[in-house]
Amino acid sequence: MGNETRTAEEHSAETPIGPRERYRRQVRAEVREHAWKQLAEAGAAGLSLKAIAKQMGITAPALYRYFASRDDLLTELILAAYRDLAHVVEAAAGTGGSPRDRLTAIATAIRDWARRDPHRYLLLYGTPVPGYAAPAEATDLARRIFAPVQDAFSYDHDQSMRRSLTFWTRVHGVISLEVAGHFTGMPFDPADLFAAEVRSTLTDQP
Amino acid sequence: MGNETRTAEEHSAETPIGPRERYRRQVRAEVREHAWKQLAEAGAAGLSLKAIAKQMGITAPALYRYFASRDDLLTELILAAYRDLAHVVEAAAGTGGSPRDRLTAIATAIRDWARRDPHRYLLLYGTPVPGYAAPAEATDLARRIFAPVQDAFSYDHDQSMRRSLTFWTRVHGVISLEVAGHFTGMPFDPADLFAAEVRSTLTDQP
DNA sequence: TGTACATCAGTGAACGCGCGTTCACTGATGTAC
DNA sequence: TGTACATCAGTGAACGCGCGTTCACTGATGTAC
Repeated sequence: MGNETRTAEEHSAETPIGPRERYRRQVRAEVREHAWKQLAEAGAAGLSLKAIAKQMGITAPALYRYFASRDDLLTELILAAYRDLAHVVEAAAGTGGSPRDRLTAIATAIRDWARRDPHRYLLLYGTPVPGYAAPAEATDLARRIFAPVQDAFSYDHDQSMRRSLTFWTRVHGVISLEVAGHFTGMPFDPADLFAAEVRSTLTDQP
Repeated sequence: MGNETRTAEEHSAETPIGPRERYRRQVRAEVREHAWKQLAEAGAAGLSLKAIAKQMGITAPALYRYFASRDDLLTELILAAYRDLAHVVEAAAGTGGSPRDRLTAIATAIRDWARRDPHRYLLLYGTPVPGYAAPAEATDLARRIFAPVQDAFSYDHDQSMRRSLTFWTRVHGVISLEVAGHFTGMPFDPADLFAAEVRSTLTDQP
Protein backbone atom coordinates (compact mmCIF):
# COMPACT_ATOMS: atom_id res chain seq x y z
CA MET A 1 0.00 0.00 0.00
CA GLY A 2 3.01 2.24 -0.12
CA ASN A 3 3.17 3.30 3.50
CA GLU A 4 6.87 3.26 4.06
CA THR A 5 6.77 5.99 6.63
CA ARG A 6 8.98 5.20 9.57
CA THR A 7 7.43 5.35 12.99
CA ALA A 8 8.89 7.25 15.90
CA GLU A 9 10.27 4.12 17.53
CA GLU A 10 12.25 3.31 14.42
CA HIS A 11 13.76 6.76 14.27
CA SER A 12 15.06 6.63 17.81
CA ALA A 13 17.10 3.50 17.17
CA GLU A 14 20.49 4.75 18.28
CA THR A 15 21.28 1.47 19.96
CA PRO A 16 21.26 -1.45 17.54
CA ILE A 17 18.06 -3.45 17.80
CA GLY A 18 17.88 -7.07 18.84
CA PRO A 19 16.05 -9.89 17.12
CA ARG A 20 12.95 -9.49 19.27
CA GLU A 21 12.58 -5.83 18.37
CA ARG A 22 13.17 -6.66 14.73
CA TYR A 23 10.45 -9.32 14.82
CA ARG A 24 8.13 -6.95 16.62
CA ARG A 25 8.44 -4.37 13.86
CA GLN A 26 7.84 -6.94 11.16
CA VAL A 27 4.60 -8.04 12.82
CA ARG A 28 3.49 -4.45 13.35
CA ALA A 29 4.12 -3.73 9.68
CA GLU A 30 2.19 -6.82 8.65
CA VAL A 31 -0.76 -5.78 10.81
CA ARG A 32 -0.76 -2.36 9.18
CA GLU A 33 -0.71 -3.92 5.73
CA HIS A 34 -3.78 -6.00 6.47
CA ALA A 35 -5.40 -2.97 8.03
CA TRP A 36 -4.92 -0.95 4.85
CA LYS A 37 -6.43 -3.77 2.83
CA GLN A 38 -9.49 -3.72 5.09
CA LEU A 39 -9.75 0.03 4.88
CA ALA A 40 -9.71 -0.13 1.11
CA GLU A 41 -12.42 -2.77 1.09
CA ALA A 42 -14.73 -1.66 3.86
CA GLY A 43 -13.71 1.82 4.95
CA ALA A 44 -12.70 2.93 8.41
CA ALA A 45 -15.82 1.43 9.98
CA GLY A 46 -14.76 -1.98 8.70
CA LEU A 47 -11.40 -1.98 10.43
CA SER A 48 -11.44 -5.01 12.73
CA LEU A 49 -8.69 -6.45 14.90
CA LYS A 50 -10.33 -9.87 14.94
CA ALA A 51 -10.46 -9.97 11.16
CA ILE A 52 -6.82 -8.93 10.90
CA ALA A 53 -5.81 -11.63 13.38
CA LYS A 54 -7.71 -14.24 11.41
CA GLN A 55 -6.00 -13.18 8.18
CA MET A 56 -2.63 -13.42 9.87
CA GLY A 57 -3.40 -16.83 11.31
CA ILE A 58 -3.11 -15.76 14.94
CA THR A 59 -5.65 -15.08 17.67
CA ALA A 60 -7.03 -11.61 18.29
CA PRO A 61 -5.61 -11.08 21.80
CA ALA A 62 -2.11 -11.51 20.36
CA LEU A 63 -2.54 -8.18 18.55
CA TYR A 64 -2.71 -6.37 21.86
CA ARG A 65 1.02 -7.01 22.16
CA TYR A 66 1.44 -4.64 19.22
CA PHE A 67 -1.38 -2.12 19.43
CA ALA A 68 -3.07 -0.86 22.55
CA SER A 69 -6.51 -0.82 20.94
CA ARG A 70 -8.37 -0.62 17.68
CA ASP A 71 -8.45 3.18 17.89
CA ASP A 72 -4.73 3.16 18.46
CA LEU A 73 -4.18 1.26 15.23
CA LEU A 74 -6.56 3.60 13.38
CA THR A 75 -4.65 6.60 14.71
CA GLU A 76 -1.38 5.13 13.48
CA LEU A 77 -2.85 4.57 10.05
CA ILE A 78 -4.19 8.10 9.85
CA LEU A 79 -0.90 9.61 10.96
CA ALA A 80 0.99 7.37 8.53
CA ALA A 81 -1.27 8.53 5.72
CA TYR A 82 -0.71 12.18 6.63
CA ARG A 83 3.04 11.62 6.79
CA ASP A 84 3.10 9.84 3.48
CA LEU A 85 1.15 12.63 1.80
CA ALA A 86 3.41 15.20 3.43
CA HIS A 87 6.46 13.47 1.94
CA VAL A 88 4.84 13.28 -1.46
CA VAL A 89 3.88 16.95 -1.43
CA GLU A 90 7.25 18.06 -0.12
CA ALA A 91 9.03 16.00 -2.74
CA ALA A 92 6.91 17.56 -5.47
CA ALA A 93 7.55 21.06 -4.15
CA GLY A 94 11.24 20.29 -3.78
CA THR A 95 11.78 19.81 -7.48
CA GLY A 96 12.25 23.57 -7.58
CA GLY A 97 11.35 25.73 -10.52
CA SER A 98 8.87 28.58 -10.68
CA PRO A 99 5.89 28.79 -8.35
CA ARG A 100 3.81 27.74 -11.33
CA ASP A 101 5.89 24.60 -11.80
CA ARG A 102 5.91 23.75 -8.14
CA LEU A 103 2.17 24.19 -7.71
CA THR A 104 1.46 22.07 -10.76
CA ALA A 105 3.75 19.37 -9.38
CA ILE A 106 2.07 19.53 -5.97
CA ALA A 107 -1.42 19.30 -7.42
CA THR A 108 -0.53 16.37 -9.64
CA ALA A 109 1.21 14.61 -6.77
CA ILE A 110 -1.85 14.94 -4.56
CA ARG A 111 -4.22 13.65 -7.23
CA ASP A 112 -1.97 10.72 -8.07
CA TRP A 113 -1.65 9.91 -4.40
CA ALA A 114 -5.44 10.02 -3.95
CA ARG A 115 -6.11 7.82 -6.97
CA ARG A 116 -3.50 5.28 -5.95
CA ASP A 117 -5.49 4.46 -2.84
CA PRO A 118 -8.84 6.25 -2.70
CA HIS A 119 -9.74 5.05 0.78
CA ARG A 120 -6.54 6.39 2.21
CA TYR A 121 -7.37 9.79 0.74
CA LEU A 122 -10.93 9.56 2.04
CA LEU A 123 -9.63 8.63 5.47
CA LEU A 124 -8.05 12.09 5.65
CA TYR A 125 -10.40 14.27 3.62
CA GLY A 126 -13.66 12.33 3.39
CA THR A 127 -16.47 11.89 5.87
CA PRO A 128 -15.04 12.09 9.40
CA VAL A 129 -15.06 8.78 11.28
CA PRO A 130 -17.92 9.11 13.79
CA GLY A 131 -16.83 9.12 17.39
CA TYR A 132 -13.19 9.32 16.48
CA ALA A 133 -11.13 12.34 17.48
CA ALA A 134 -7.91 12.82 15.55
CA PRO A 135 -4.83 13.49 17.69
CA ALA A 136 -3.18 16.88 17.71
CA GLU A 137 -0.38 15.58 15.53
CA ALA A 138 -2.88 15.16 12.69
CA THR A 139 -3.52 18.89 12.66
CA ASP A 140 0.20 19.60 12.60
CA LEU A 141 0.67 17.27 9.66
CA ALA A 142 -2.28 18.81 7.82
CA ARG A 143 -0.59 22.18 8.21
CA ARG A 144 2.70 20.73 7.04
CA ILE A 145 1.06 19.41 3.88
CA PHE A 146 -0.45 22.82 3.22
CA ALA A 147 2.79 24.71 3.84
CA PRO A 148 4.48 24.11 0.45
CA VAL A 149 1.41 25.57 -1.24
CA GLN A 150 1.55 28.68 0.89
CA ASP A 151 5.23 28.92 0.23
CA ALA A 152 4.75 28.78 -3.54
CA PHE A 153 2.15 31.57 -3.35
CA SER A 154 4.21 33.69 -1.00
CA TYR A 155 5.42 35.89 -3.89
CA ASP A 156 1.93 37.41 -3.87
CA HIS A 157 2.24 39.24 -0.58
CA ASP A 158 -1.30 40.53 -0.36
CA GLN A 159 -3.19 37.47 -1.50
CA SER A 160 -1.03 34.47 -0.71
CA MET A 161 -3.31 32.99 1.92
CA ARG A 162 -6.45 33.45 -0.10
CA ARG A 163 -4.84 32.04 -3.23
CA SER A 164 -3.45 29.05 -1.30
CA LEU A 165 -6.90 28.27 0.03
CA THR A 166 -8.43 28.60 -3.39
CA PHE A 167 -5.81 26.27 -4.78
CA TRP A 168 -6.62 23.84 -2.00
CA THR A 169 -10.40 23.83 -2.43
CA ARG A 170 -10.22 23.56 -6.21
CA VAL A 171 -7.79 20.67 -6.05
CA HIS A 172 -9.91 18.84 -3.47
CA GLY A 173 -13.13 19.69 -5.27
CA VAL A 174 -12.13 17.70 -8.32
CA ILE A 175 -10.35 14.93 -6.46
CA SER A 176 -13.04 14.25 -3.88
CA LEU A 177 -15.82 14.02 -6.45
CA GLU A 178 -13.64 11.91 -8.73
CA VAL A 179 -12.53 9.54 -5.98
CA ALA A 180 -16.06 9.13 -4.64
CA GLY A 181 -17.13 8.03 -8.09
CA HIS A 182 -19.32 10.98 -9.01
CA PHE A 183 -17.77 11.33 -12.45
CA THR A 184 -18.12 7.72 -13.53
CA GLY A 185 -20.13 7.44 -16.70
CA MET A 186 -19.82 11.12 -17.48
CA PRO A 187 -18.48 11.99 -20.91
CA PHE A 188 -15.27 13.77 -19.97
CA ASP A 189 -11.82 13.10 -18.59
CA PRO A 190 -11.35 14.18 -14.95
CA ALA A 191 -7.66 14.68 -15.69
CA ASP A 192 -8.50 17.48 -18.14
CA LEU A 193 -10.84 19.11 -15.68
CA PHE A 194 -8.22 18.84 -12.96
CA ALA A 195 -5.48 20.32 -15.14
CA ALA A 196 -7.74 23.22 -16.07
CA GLU A 197 -8.58 23.86 -12.43
CA VAL A 198 -4.92 23.88 -11.45
CA ARG A 199 -4.15 26.30 -14.28
CA SER A 200 -7.00 28.54 -13.16
CA THR A 201 -5.30 29.12 -9.83
CA LEU A 202 -2.04 30.14 -11.51
CA THR A 203 -3.18 33.14 -13.56
CA ASP A 204 -0.88 36.15 -13.28
CA GLN A 205 1.89 34.16 -11.71
CA PRO A 206 5.59 33.99 -12.30
CA MET B 1 -34.47 17.25 9.91
CA GLY B 2 -36.38 18.95 7.12
CA ASN B 3 -37.11 15.94 4.95
CA GLU B 4 -40.55 16.80 3.76
CA THR B 5 -40.21 14.99 0.49
CA ARG B 6 -43.26 12.94 -0.31
CA THR B 7 -42.74 9.30 -1.18
CA ALA B 8 -44.19 7.59 -4.22
CA GLU B 9 -46.95 5.95 -2.24
CA GLU B 10 -48.15 9.28 -0.98
CA HIS B 11 -48.29 10.74 -4.46
CA SER B 12 -50.47 7.98 -5.84
CA ALA B 13 -53.21 8.63 -3.32
CA GLU B 14 -56.13 9.06 -5.71
CA THR B 15 -58.40 7.01 -3.52
CA PRO B 16 -58.80 8.49 -0.05
CA ILE B 17 -56.68 6.67 2.49
CA GLY B 18 -58.05 4.84 5.49
CA PRO B 19 -56.91 5.15 9.10
CA ARG B 20 -54.56 2.16 8.82
CA GLU B 21 -52.71 3.65 5.88
CA ARG B 22 -52.56 6.97 7.67
CA TYR B 23 -51.07 5.35 10.75
CA ARG B 24 -48.64 3.39 8.61
CA ARG B 25 -47.29 6.59 7.07
CA GLN B 26 -46.93 8.25 10.44
CA VAL B 27 -44.84 5.37 11.74
CA ARG B 28 -42.72 5.28 8.60
CA ALA B 29 -42.09 9.00 8.96
CA GLU B 30 -41.16 8.56 12.60
CA VAL B 31 -38.71 5.81 11.73
CA ARG B 32 -37.09 8.04 9.12
CA GLU B 33 -36.77 10.83 11.66
CA HIS B 34 -34.94 8.62 14.11
CA ALA B 35 -32.82 7.30 11.27
CA TRP B 36 -31.71 10.81 10.35
CA LYS B 37 -30.83 11.48 13.93
CA GLN B 38 -28.65 8.37 13.96
CA LEU B 39 -27.04 9.30 10.68
CA ALA B 40 -26.15 12.71 12.05
CA GLU B 41 -24.63 11.18 15.15
CA ALA B 42 -22.88 8.09 13.84
CA GLY B 43 -22.88 8.25 10.05
CA ALA B 44 -24.31 5.70 7.66
CA ALA B 45 -22.42 2.84 9.31
CA GLY B 46 -24.23 3.61 12.56
CA LEU B 47 -27.72 3.24 11.14
CA SER B 48 -29.34 0.46 13.18
CA LEU B 49 -32.89 -0.87 13.07
CA LYS B 50 -32.62 -2.24 16.58
CA ALA B 51 -31.53 1.12 17.93
CA ILE B 52 -34.38 2.88 16.12
CA ALA B 53 -36.86 0.38 17.52
CA LYS B 54 -35.57 0.92 21.02
CA GLN B 55 -35.88 4.69 20.66
CA MET B 56 -39.45 4.30 19.46
CA GLY B 57 -40.33 1.97 22.31
CA ILE B 58 -41.16 -1.00 20.09
CA THR B 59 -39.34 -4.21 19.25
CA ALA B 60 -37.08 -4.49 16.23
CA PRO B 61 -39.09 -7.07 14.27
CA ALA B 62 -42.00 -4.63 14.20
CA LEU B 63 -39.99 -2.39 11.89
CA TYR B 64 -40.08 -5.06 9.21
CA ARG B 65 -43.74 -4.17 8.71
CA TYR B 66 -42.51 -0.82 7.42
CA PHE B 67 -39.15 -1.43 5.78
CA ALA B 68 -38.00 -4.60 4.04
CA SER B 69 -34.47 -4.33 5.42
CA ARG B 70 -31.85 -1.99 6.77
CA ASP B 71 -30.53 -1.35 3.27
CA ASP B 72 -34.03 -0.57 2.14
CA LEU B 73 -34.33 2.13 4.76
CA LEU B 74 -30.92 3.50 3.84
CA THR B 75 -31.91 3.64 0.20
CA GLU B 76 -35.06 5.57 1.08
CA LEU B 77 -33.03 8.06 3.09
CA ILE B 78 -30.54 8.57 0.29
CA LEU B 79 -33.26 9.05 -2.29
CA ALA B 80 -35.12 11.41 0.03
CA ALA B 81 -31.94 13.43 0.48
CA TYR B 82 -31.40 13.62 -3.28
CA ARG B 83 -35.02 14.66 -3.79
CA ASP B 84 -34.82 17.28 -1.10
CA LEU B 85 -31.68 18.77 -2.59
CA ALA B 86 -33.25 18.65 -6.05
CA HIS B 87 -36.19 20.67 -4.78
CA VAL B 88 -33.93 23.15 -3.07
CA VAL B 89 -31.79 23.63 -6.18
CA GLU B 90 -34.77 23.87 -8.47
CA ALA B 91 -36.41 26.41 -6.20
CA ALA B 92 -33.24 28.50 -6.17
CA ALA B 93 -32.95 28.32 -9.95
CA GLY B 94 -36.63 29.09 -10.34
CA THR B 95 -36.33 32.54 -8.82
CA GLY B 96 -35.42 33.65 -12.34
CA GLY B 97 -33.09 36.51 -13.11
CA SER B 98 -29.82 36.45 -14.99
CA PRO B 99 -27.66 33.31 -15.19
CA ARG B 100 -25.38 35.06 -12.72
CA ASP B 101 -28.23 35.49 -10.26
CA ARG B 102 -29.49 31.97 -10.69
CA LEU B 103 -26.07 30.39 -10.26
CA THR B 104 -25.39 32.41 -7.15
CA ALA B 105 -28.75 31.36 -5.75
CA ILE B 106 -28.08 27.70 -6.57
CA ALA B 107 -24.64 27.73 -4.97
CA THR B 108 -25.90 29.42 -1.82
CA ALA B 109 -28.82 27.01 -1.61
CA ILE B 110 -26.52 23.99 -1.84
CA ARG B 111 -24.14 25.31 0.81
CA ASP B 112 -26.98 26.20 3.18
CA TRP B 113 -28.49 22.78 2.63
CA ALA B 114 -25.18 21.07 3.37
CA ARG B 115 -24.56 23.10 6.52
CA ARG B 116 -28.06 22.50 7.82
CA ASP B 117 -27.35 18.78 8.07
CA PRO B 118 -23.75 17.89 7.26
CA HIS B 119 -24.25 14.14 7.44
CA ARG B 120 -27.05 14.27 4.93
CA TYR B 121 -24.73 16.08 2.54
CA LEU B 122 -21.93 13.61 3.24
CA LEU B 123 -24.32 10.74 2.63
CA LEU B 124 -24.58 11.90 -0.98
CA TYR B 125 -21.18 13.43 -1.68
CA GLY B 126 -18.87 12.05 0.99
CA THR B 127 -17.12 8.70 1.33
CA PRO B 128 -19.26 6.05 -0.37
CA VAL B 129 -20.88 3.58 2.02
CA PRO B 130 -18.84 0.37 1.65
CA GLY B 131 -20.76 -2.52 0.19
CA TYR B 132 -23.75 -0.37 -0.65
CA ALA B 133 -24.81 0.12 -4.25
CA ALA B 134 -27.02 3.12 -4.90
CA PRO B 135 -30.12 2.43 -6.97
CA ALA B 136 -30.44 3.74 -10.52
CA GLU B 137 -32.85 6.41 -9.35
CA ALA B 138 -30.01 8.03 -7.41
CA THR B 139 -28.11 8.67 -10.63
CA ASP B 140 -31.21 10.19 -12.21
CA LEU B 141 -31.68 12.49 -9.25
CA ALA B 142 -28.00 13.48 -9.29
CA ARG B 143 -28.45 14.48 -12.91
CA ARG B 144 -31.61 16.36 -12.07
CA ILE B 145 -29.76 18.37 -9.42
CA PHE B 146 -27.05 19.21 -11.91
CA ALA B 147 -29.47 20.22 -14.68
CA PRO B 148 -30.31 23.75 -13.45
CA VAL B 149 -26.59 24.53 -13.42
CA GLN B 150 -26.19 23.36 -17.00
CA ASP B 151 -29.26 25.31 -17.94
CA ALA B 152 -27.89 28.52 -16.46
CA PHE B 153 -24.62 28.08 -18.37
CA SER B 154 -26.35 27.16 -21.63
CA TYR B 155 -25.94 30.68 -22.99
CA ASP B 156 -22.26 29.79 -23.47
CA HIS B 157 -22.77 27.32 -26.29
CA ASP B 158 -19.18 26.17 -26.63
CA GLN B 159 -18.25 25.86 -22.98
CA SER B 160 -21.45 25.23 -21.06
CA MET B 161 -20.60 21.67 -19.99
CA ARG B 162 -17.07 22.54 -18.93
CA ARG B 163 -18.20 25.61 -17.04
CA SER B 164 -20.98 23.68 -15.32
CA LEU B 165 -18.50 21.08 -14.15
CA THR B 166 -16.11 23.72 -12.93
CA PHE B 167 -18.94 25.39 -11.03
CA TRP B 168 -19.78 22.01 -9.54
CA THR B 169 -16.27 21.09 -8.41
CA ARG B 170 -15.54 24.52 -6.97
CA VAL B 171 -18.78 24.57 -5.01
CA HIS B 172 -18.19 21.07 -3.66
CA GLY B 173 -14.52 21.76 -3.01
CA VAL B 174 -15.31 24.44 -0.46
CA ILE B 175 -18.38 22.75 0.99
CA SER B 176 -16.86 19.30 1.47
CA LEU B 177 -13.77 20.63 3.22
CA GLU B 178 -15.89 22.97 5.33
CA VAL B 179 -18.43 20.34 6.31
CA ALA B 180 -15.74 17.77 7.15
CA GLY B 181 -14.27 20.30 9.56
CA HIS B 182 -11.03 21.02 7.74
CA PHE B 183 -11.41 24.78 8.14
CA THR B 184 -12.08 24.82 11.87
CA GLY B 185 -9.55 26.91 13.68
CA MET B 186 -8.35 28.58 10.52
CA PRO B 187 -8.36 32.38 10.51
CA PHE B 188 -10.85 33.06 7.74
CA ASP B 189 -14.56 32.86 7.00
CA PRO B 190 -15.53 29.96 4.72
CA ALA B 191 -18.50 32.03 3.55
CA ASP B 192 -16.12 34.58 2.01
CA LEU B 193 -14.08 31.89 0.33
CA PHE B 194 -17.25 30.30 -0.98
CA ALA B 195 -18.62 33.56 -2.32
CA ALA B 196 -15.33 34.26 -4.08
CA GLU B 197 -15.30 30.82 -5.64
CA VAL B 198 -18.83 31.22 -6.92
CA ARG B 199 -17.94 34.62 -8.37
CA SER B 200 -14.89 33.11 -10.06
CA THR B 201 -17.09 30.81 -12.12
CA LEU B 202 -19.24 33.69 -13.31
CA THR B 203 -16.64 35.87 -15.05
CA ASP B 204 -17.73 37.13 -18.47
CA GLN B 205 -21.33 36.21 -17.90
CA PRO B 206 -24.60 38.02 -18.56
C1' DT C 1 -76.71 -0.41 15.25
C1' DG C 2 -74.63 -4.68 16.24
C1' DT C 3 -72.02 -8.61 15.16
C1' DA C 4 -68.63 -11.64 12.62
C1' DC C 5 -64.62 -11.82 10.32
C1' DA C 6 -60.40 -10.47 8.08
C1' DT C 7 -56.53 -7.67 8.46
C1' DC C 8 -52.40 -6.43 10.32
C1' DA C 9 -49.32 -4.08 14.02
C1' DG C 10 -46.56 -5.61 17.34
C1' DT C 11 -44.43 -9.31 20.56
C1' DG C 12 -40.99 -12.47 22.35
C1' DA C 13 -37.97 -16.01 21.60
C1' DA C 14 -34.44 -17.40 18.91
C1' DC C 15 -30.57 -17.84 15.34
C1' DG C 16 -25.97 -16.95 13.98
C1' DC C 17 -22.89 -13.58 13.53
C1' DG C 18 -19.05 -10.35 14.60
C1' DC C 19 -17.03 -7.08 17.55
C1' DG C 20 -13.36 -5.21 21.29
C1' DT C 21 -11.21 -6.53 25.15
C1' DT C 22 -9.56 -9.15 29.70
C1' DC C 23 -7.19 -12.74 31.82
C1' DA C 24 -4.48 -16.57 33.42
C1' DC C 25 -1.67 -19.56 31.07
C1' DT C 26 2.13 -22.01 28.17
C1' DG C 27 6.06 -22.48 25.85
C1' DA C 28 9.59 -20.73 22.94
C1' DT C 29 13.43 -17.56 22.66
C1' DG C 30 17.01 -14.39 23.92
C1' DT C 31 20.45 -13.20 27.42
C1' DA C 32 23.51 -13.13 31.38
C1' DC C 33 26.58 -15.66 33.93
C1' DT D 1 30.30 -23.59 25.77
C1' DG D 2 26.65 -24.73 28.74
C1' DT D 3 23.09 -23.71 31.86
C1' DA D 4 19.59 -20.89 34.48
C1' DC D 5 16.53 -17.42 34.25
C1' DA D 6 13.85 -13.62 32.58
C1' DT D 7 11.30 -12.02 28.86
C1' DC D 8 7.57 -12.02 26.00
C1' DA D 9 4.69 -13.79 21.85
C1' DG D 10 0.80 -16.18 21.43
C1' DT D 11 -3.28 -19.20 23.19
C1' DG D 12 -7.93 -20.34 24.59
C1' DA D 13 -11.70 -19.38 27.23
C1' DA D 14 -14.67 -16.01 28.45
C1' DC D 15 -17.35 -11.50 28.96
C1' DG D 16 -20.81 -8.45 27.38
C1' DC D 17 -22.27 -6.21 23.66
C1' DG D 18 -24.85 -5.14 19.36
C1' DC D 19 -26.29 -6.37 14.92
C1' DG D 20 -29.94 -8.07 11.05
C1' DT D 21 -33.38 -11.11 10.47
C1' DT D 22 -36.99 -15.23 10.94
C1' DC D 23 -40.94 -17.11 12.92
C1' DA D 24 -45.14 -18.45 15.17
C1' DC D 25 -48.07 -15.97 17.93
C1' DT D 26 -51.57 -12.55 20.13
C1' DG D 27 -54.64 -9.11 20.30
C1' DA D 28 -56.42 -4.82 18.74
C1' DT D 29 -58.71 -2.48 14.95
C1' DG D 30 -61.17 -1.62 10.74
C1' DT D 31 -64.79 -3.24 7.66
C1' DA D 32 -68.59 -5.70 5.55
C1' DC D 33 -72.91 -7.42 6.27
